[in-house]
Amino acid sequence: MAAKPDPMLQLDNQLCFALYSTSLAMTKLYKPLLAELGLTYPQYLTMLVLWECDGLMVSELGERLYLDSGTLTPLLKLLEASGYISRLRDVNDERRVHITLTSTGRKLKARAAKIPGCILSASQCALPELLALTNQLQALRQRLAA
Amino acid sequence: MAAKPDPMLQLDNQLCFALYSTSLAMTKLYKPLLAELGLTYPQYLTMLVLWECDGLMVSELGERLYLDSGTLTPLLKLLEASGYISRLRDVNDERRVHITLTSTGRKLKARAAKIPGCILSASQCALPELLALTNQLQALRQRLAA
DNA sequence: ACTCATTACATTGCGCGCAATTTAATTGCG
DNA sequence: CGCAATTAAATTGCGCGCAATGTAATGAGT
Repeated sequence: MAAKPDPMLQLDNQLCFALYSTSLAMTKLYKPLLAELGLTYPQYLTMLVLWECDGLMVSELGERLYLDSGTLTPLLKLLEASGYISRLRDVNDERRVHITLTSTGRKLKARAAKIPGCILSASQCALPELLALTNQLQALRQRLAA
Repeated sequence: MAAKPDPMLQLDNQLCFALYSTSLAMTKLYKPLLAELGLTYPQYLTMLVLWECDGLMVSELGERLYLDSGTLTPLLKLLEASGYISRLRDVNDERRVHITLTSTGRKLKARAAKIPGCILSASQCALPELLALTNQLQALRQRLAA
């Protein structure tokens, strides 16, 4: 019986694997840089949101990051334990939890400012190409979520 | 003190987040399709490799998938428990473990054949655009790993 | 006001990813 | 041969992601 190559099922023809493996490679690039800040990669993404918009509820953070409370609750507790955020119940609605940067958390932004440059140079990638790829991926994400 | 937007640290300008969130969205698309086959997403990727090339060692699988034994060993044990693969020590070198498809595992390929088409239609994406994106991501992965 | 549904978050359980370490087999070298 | 160095998997520990469930607070309808 001859082997059937079936190109549709070949690993290197899968967009999903290209996404998956490239995303993991990217995470590995960030890891040593983020370790200096005492952050994991998902924690860093969370801090990016909070540096843009402080005081969001857990659910609003989840909408920005496409993550649910099952992921965020323990992650936010670790960020709280690291001293970067506070978790405060809403006074008017005790179900809600607002995530607020501590002063340490706000100061961390300055130390994180060098990271994008480090990644850019490590990726050995032209900036316009990189922006185009980012936009293509965002468009794809939009379609996948629909 | 005025807010400093700092576009380099904005979430939606990060290629890393576009990769991360799109990859997770892709995984969610596969999940119900793979559930019918009794596979998780990383298990499916592993089966893709084995359908291309049966009998690889754990380390060779790891090179193809960019994963290490810490990830693969438990994953392969689950695939074995599902009846799709066998894990056999090399006769000449007892350190090595060869991963071999069972007949059930080989038959699964036919059932998986419809998945790429399902994903393609769900992604609402033109095929050439999709192939181009796959190639761009593979090139980026290459540079990130260097 | 009382009940039921809804909402927001927390918890549990499982399967990754991966760093670090361990175990066992093989190789290399005197 | 003897023994250290190397190699291949396995193990351990931790932090996600996410489905499913739980819990407590709020809202809606009567």
